[in-house]
Parts: sequence; structure tokens; C-alpha cells
Amino acid sequence: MTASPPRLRFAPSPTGFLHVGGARTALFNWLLARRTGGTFLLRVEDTDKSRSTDESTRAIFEGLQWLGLDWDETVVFQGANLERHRADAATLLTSGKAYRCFCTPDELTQRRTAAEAAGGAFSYDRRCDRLDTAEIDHRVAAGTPFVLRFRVPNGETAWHDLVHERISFPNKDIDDFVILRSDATPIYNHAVVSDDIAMGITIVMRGDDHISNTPKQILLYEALGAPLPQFAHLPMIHGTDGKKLSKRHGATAVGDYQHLGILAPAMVNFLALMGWSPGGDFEEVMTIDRLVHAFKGDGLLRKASVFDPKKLEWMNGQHLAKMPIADVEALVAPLFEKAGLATVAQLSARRDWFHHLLEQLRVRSRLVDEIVTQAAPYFADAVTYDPDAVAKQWKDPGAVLALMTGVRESLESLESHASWDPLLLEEMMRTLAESKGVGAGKLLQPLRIALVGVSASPGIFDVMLILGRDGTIARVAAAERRLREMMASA
RNA sequence: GGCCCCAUCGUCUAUCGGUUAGGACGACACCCUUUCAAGGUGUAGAGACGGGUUCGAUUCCCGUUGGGGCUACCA
Repeated sequence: MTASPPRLRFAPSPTGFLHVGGARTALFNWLLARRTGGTFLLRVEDTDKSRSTDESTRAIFEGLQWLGLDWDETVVFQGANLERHRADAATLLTSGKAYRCFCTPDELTQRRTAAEAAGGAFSYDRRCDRLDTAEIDHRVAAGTPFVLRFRVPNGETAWHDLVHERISFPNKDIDDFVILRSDATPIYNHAVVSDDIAMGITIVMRGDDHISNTPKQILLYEALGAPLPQFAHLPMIHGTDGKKLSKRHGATAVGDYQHLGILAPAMVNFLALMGWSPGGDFEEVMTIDRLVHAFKGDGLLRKASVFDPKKLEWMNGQHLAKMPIADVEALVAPLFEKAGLATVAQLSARRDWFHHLLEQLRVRSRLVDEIVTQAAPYFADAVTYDPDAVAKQWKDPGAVLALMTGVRESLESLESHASWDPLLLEEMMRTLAESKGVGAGKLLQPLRIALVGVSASPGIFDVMLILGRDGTIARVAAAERRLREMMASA
């Protein structure tokens, strides 16, 4: 670690949504910055005008904001630094670290395909570096287009990676790469280094697909006389088939998961455990604060990990069950309104009731939306009877009718709403079942269908509490009518 | 093809040379029980292969195999 607080950055290119891999990279940078009291910066790498869109930039910002990954200072747009990129390239040219190359793209591809056809690997042969000064001046004066290439020195380039220990490349394997295009715009590696130097970045933490860029960037730092940052190359995240995560694997954008009903803290928790481990035995379900505390920059893994949506869902269920109920309300009330169940205002008007309902449903849900789905029966005017449930639990309409009538009469005998108590109701129903000569289950299961229409629900006495005395009695009565219809049509 | 990175249950991982190789997700079974969840308990399930080094390798070294990344006037 550096002595002074580190400066880290996340540098996405705005060519699409915020990918889970990118989100994980951003998260690790953010965690380390927050843990160490460092700075977390955001830089949008929009130098490729043809692929960058404002829409993508917005989507990335939204994704980061949703996850709660706030950045310090103002966002840097790489495209705005064009003049510095050119100036740095010019410095390299005048100091002899770079040279003009007049080879055209067509010539280059031709030579490349020729080399490949011959079974060899193409590498730039430095022919333009051998041009004499007069020739160069002549071509420049004639307006011949040229790019700037970096002259890779002999030797070896190595660094101590924070996750991989030592990594080294023989310089002979590094081409004299282009740093400035013929239209005088910078190539990635050059822009990155120029910006990272200008932004004072001290730790470059990114995906390990950048490992092979690193020696080029180190060479650039050295040529520019700038101090080297530390590098940390995080493993990739793969799909279930072991291949790099792509659209083929379904949802890959963090926004997709948001819309699927995943909670941001669960997503963060899950992502944090991909490619990092606090070590030893530890509780996997962690709050963001806890993650910040535990994330010390060590425990970074080297192996690519497979994104497991099942575990994400489990993680989400854990967070859903543990978060403050008021937070669940805030999150879910708008969804209830959208689903046409009730307005946010209506829900907050009977907050205690709503909270009780949410307590009952959240433990049975893994995704936020499942709460809404499960809540539908408690808002409908009439119960929708699920055919399968009816077929199973109301097999004998006559017998069920007798039971339901008994239930209704018992409930009606409870005059006071104050006596509408789960324990009391349970005692009453069990007594009733006994007097009817059936087991409790034989009474309660058909009753569940009467009350909510489906065979899965919270405990039946909690359901009765949620429905209230009148609501419960009305539904039992409705069930009795339905059962008579079934008998009549049978 | 060249260069680089990686390699423990199906998946995420623990292990700082000596362990019955531990935990989590998922799967299965059981318990709880009015259903569904949640929760509890348990079962199955891993060191890719071959050489070294060592009294002793999952652990250190080399090779093989496999997977991945890069190899642009993309980022």
C-alpha cells in the first residue's frame, strides 16, 4: 500500500449498460477507496466516438448509483483531454521515445494476413523508424498521413501485481504500438496513461483482460517520466458454461437484476464475493458497511469465477428477510401501486397492517417482485380459486361445505374484533375440527383455499389476521356459495 | 500460431507442507408443521494429469492437459 491515501478509478467505456463484470471492478475499487480513506474516481473512456453513446453513459451512472457506489470529485470524460493526450504524444516524439509511421492501415493488414498465411506471427518491423530525417521531413511536408508509434526498448517489463505477484513480459514480444492515430486522436493505452497520470491514480485495479496492456502502459509511464501506480488485475466473471459472460447467459447488466427484483445490497454482497474472500470461515451475508470493513485489499483471488444466479437469489432472500421492514415498504409500495393492488397512500394509511403483511410475505420471497405476486389475494375483492388447489383440497364439495359452514358460524360467534387473535382462532379451529371428527389439516387446507384461493400462503391464522374478521367471514361465505355451485353442477 | 494469466466438491470458496481437505449455494433426506417458505439436522460431492523437492505435498518447482485473455490507426 502507498503511504498516502490511494487514488483509484473506475474507467468504463460507454458502449453499453453496466455489465456485472464492470460493476464488480467498480465495487472493488470503491471498497478499497472507502476502506483506506482513499479517493474513488470515475472516468468515462469515450475516445471511440463511433461506439460511445450518451445513453450508455447514463446507464452506467445509474447502475453505479443503484449499487450505491458513489464517486469522488467530478467525472472525467476522456474525450475532453484530447489536447493533453496530443501534448504527451508530442513529448514522446520530441524526446525520441516515439516515431512517425507512414504505413497505411491497408498495408498493415496486408502484411498481417501475409504473415499469418505464412504461419508466422505479425509484428511491426519498424521500417518507418529507419527512415532518414530528410525523407521524414519530406513526407510530413507533403502532408502524408502518419501515426505515432511508441518505440519499445529492449529488455523486459515486469511489475508486482497486487493479485498476481510478479508478472513479466519480454519486450521483444511487445510491438511498437500506435499511440496517436493519423487523425491525431489517442489510442487507448496512451489515453489511459496520460489520464491516470493527470488524475494522480496510485492504484490501477481492473479486469485481468488488461494484463497484456500493462507492460505497454508501464513503458509509457517510464517514457513520460511519471511514477508508476500499483496494478491489481482481477479475474474475469464467467457464465455458467465457463465462457466469458455475455448476452447469451441471460441477464448481464446490473439493471437487469434490479428489474428482476434483486436488492442493491444483495447484488453488492454477491459481487464482492466473486474474486475476493475475507479468508477463513466467515458469514457470507454481509452489509455494505461490513464489506467495507473487511475489504483490506488482500484476499483477492486469481481464478475466474462463474456467476451463479441461484446463489444470488438466495443471497437476495437473505437480505430481504433481514432489512428493516420500513425499507421493504419503501421499496415495494410503489410496486404494489404499479400492480394495481393499492396506492402508496392507501398502504401508508394502514402501515401497521401493511408491515404485518410484508413480514409474512418477505420470508417467503427471494425476489422483491414475489412479494407483490404473493400479496395479490389480500387485495382482491373476490378470491380467484386456483383449479389445481381446488381439485386437491375441495375434492368433496359437500364435506368441505359442511366444514366451511361450521367455520363461518364459529367465526361469526366472535362478536368483537378485539377477540380476533391468532391464538384464539387456532384454538377455536382445532376444537371445531375435533368436533367434526377430522384432523386439523383436513379443515385448515380447504379453508386456505377459501381464504386465498391457492395452496401456499402464510400461516392460516396470520392470513385471517391480515384479512380481518369481516373479510375472513365474507370469503368463507363466498367459498360456501362456490361449493354449492360445484355440487349443483356435479 | 505467438505472448500472458489461471487450475480444490456442479458453483462460490477455506487451507499460510502434516487436516477425517472445512464452510456456503444448489441437490437429496429427515425434523419442525395447517400449506409454502424460513429455520434446524444429516447425506452425496473436490485437490486435472505426470514428474520432481521433502520424513511428508492440495500447498513449493518443472512439464502436460484443459480453460481464459490479449495479439487493431477498439476500449
